[in-house]
Formats: sequence, C-alpha cells, structure tokens
Amino acid sequence: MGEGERAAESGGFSATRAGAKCGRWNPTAEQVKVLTDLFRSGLRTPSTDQIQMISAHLSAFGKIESKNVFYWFQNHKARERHHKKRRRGPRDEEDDDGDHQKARSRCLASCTKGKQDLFWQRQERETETLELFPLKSCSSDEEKVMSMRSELWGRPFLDAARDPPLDLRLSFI
Amino acid sequence: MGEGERAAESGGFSATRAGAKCGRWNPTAEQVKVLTDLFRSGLRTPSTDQIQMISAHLSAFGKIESKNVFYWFQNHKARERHHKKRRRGPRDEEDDDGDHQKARSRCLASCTKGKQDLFWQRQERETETLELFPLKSCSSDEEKVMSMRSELWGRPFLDAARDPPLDLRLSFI
DNA sequence: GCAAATTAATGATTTATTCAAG
DNA sequence: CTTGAATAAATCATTAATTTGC
Repeated sequence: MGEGERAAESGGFSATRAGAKCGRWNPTAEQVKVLTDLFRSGLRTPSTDQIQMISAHLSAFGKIESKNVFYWFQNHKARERHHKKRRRGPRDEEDDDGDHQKARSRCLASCTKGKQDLFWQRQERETETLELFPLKSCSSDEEKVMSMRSELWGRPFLDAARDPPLDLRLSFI
Repeated sequence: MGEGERAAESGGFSATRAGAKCGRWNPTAEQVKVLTDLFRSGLRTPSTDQIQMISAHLSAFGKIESKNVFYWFQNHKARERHHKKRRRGPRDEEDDDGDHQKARSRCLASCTKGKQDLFWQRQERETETLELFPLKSCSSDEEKVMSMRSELWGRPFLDAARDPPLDLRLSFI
C-alpha cells in the first residue's frame, strides 16, 4: 500500500479529521506502522497501561483514542487468521496457518482464600527481549477495574420497558 | 437442608461478605433480585449510563462495580438459552421458558458525519411503560469512550517482547 | 456435627461473528 | 472491498452448594 494514501504527512492535519466528530477512526500511516510493528513484535493483547501509552504516543500523529488501539489489536489478531483462508478469493486456497498459538497461560496464582497476593508465577523466562514499556502500575486493581468495556457502548436507548408488571423504578428513582 | 435456597431471606444479610477482598463479586439477594427484575422487564444490554446507574443504586445493598452489572447481563442473557438444553440434572426438567426474545433493534441513528447529535430514532412507541431511569447524560461520547474494556485487564505481564528485530520502544520511551 | 473433597453455578476473559462506514 | 466497531458465543476460573467420611 502506498504511504501517502491516507497519511496526512507533516504539515496537514488531515486524517482523522480534526473537525469531524462522529465517524470512525482513520489511522494514519505512521499509526498503522507503529501498531503493525508492535503486533509483529508479538504484542497481541496489550494491557490497559499499554493501550493508554500507545494511544498517547500515537496521538502525536493524529487523533486517536484508547479504544481504537484496543480494537485495532483485536481485529488485527482475529483477521490474521481469517485473512488467509477467507480471502474471498475463489482460487486462493493455500491457507498455511500453522500457528495455533492458543497460549493458554493459566499459571496464575492460586489466591486460594488467604489474601490477594496474586503472584503471577508465570514462566520466569527472559521475556524482556524487547521491553515495550516499563509497565508501571500493577498494584490495586480494584477500583481500577471499573470502567471496562461498557464504556464503549454509546447505547442510548434502553431495551427495558417491556413488561409492566414490574415497577422497580421505585427502587431507583 | 435445601429449604433456604441460596438467598439469605429476611433477617440475615449474607453475600458479599464485607471482609472478603479479592475474589469475584458475589451478588446479594437483593441485587440479584433487582437485576433479575430488570432482565425480566426486557433489559438485555444496558448502556453505559444505565450500568453506572444500576451499579450505583445497587451499591446500597453491598459492594458492586459497573463491570459486575455488565457481566451479569451478558451472562444472564447468554445463559438463558443454554440453560434449557444443557441441564445435567438427574430429573429436574421443568425449566420452561419459551421466550425467544431475539429482538434485534438495530435502528441506531445514522450519525452520518455532521455532528454527534446522535438521535436515536428508535421506534417512537410508548416505551415508557416502565421507565427505568431518566437517562441523563448522552452527550459527548468522545473522551468518555476511552476506558472501555481494556480497563478490565489486570494483565501485569505483557505478551510483547517476542521478536527482537524491532526497536520501536524508541518511539515510546 | 463438622471438615475435606466433589460438583454445580456463575462471575470474568477471550475469541469469533457480524455490522456498517469509508 | 477494506476495516473499524459492536455484539454474541465459547471458554476459563472461582465461589457456593452439596456430598461424603470421620
């Protein structure tokens, strides 16, 4: 793909329109580049801090949000496999996806019932071949974990209001 | 030894032991009650505001987070179907629910590109049969939508660091 | 009667499928 | 057609019920 296709290049703030509001994110060439590199480096599911950092840094190239990074990795990973077999090509039948990296690291701590020690005794290999980030905070994950995916929904309408027999609104309002 | 079901019934406030720390959320009987009622009322996928409000109100009965509400609806909805066929019980086969409320309302606004007016021109029926909440904020969903599901990850270890050929860390650190 | 072991529920994650904008 | 965005399905992991042995 061309480089200057959707890229705004320096000088112009095109891409991800600065004025437009509701549209979907349109990544810049640089952004895609970085993301792709990160992906090729092995990053599959970045943590919250990672995402925050990535989007923060990528914001230098244009407007971007955390969710964009999140979705990007989601889609890229999922499509990596689908792209090989479902290339909508009638004659493209060579799907050599021999990588079934299920990687189910369930070596998490027991956290039986004593406390929240939560020691991740994962393989203590030398995984620091390419330290992406220092990964600072990893302490209290109690209040931190409250936003979650629901934030993604911009769902305004509510499906409720179906059965009249109930009147729980009293409990709320 | 099976009379008290699982609910603490009146008199005793069990569930969500105030002492427990890390572990998964354990809903109170009241919380479950409300959630179930909401679900039975037709609520399937509450919006962010809804979730926030629900959890806020349910917090009166015990510790609860937004994600809990979110997950609860997710699971409850998904299990409603699976519960009917896969009931490994010895002889308890009386779970008849015949409601297949698929109801896929995809009439979201266009949000073409002008602004973020976001008008939900859903069926303008009398859906206020059971107003759950006034549904206050529904404005800027730009910055608001940045936490998302990634917040859920308490992932300490990073999957990155796999291929050394790259050194994008320079771009970040 | 209680406690360890087992089973069933269900809360929490991850993955796959689908929808629609560009 | 590409791809960001959203939802549903499948899966994993932990807690509560239940069972069993003492």
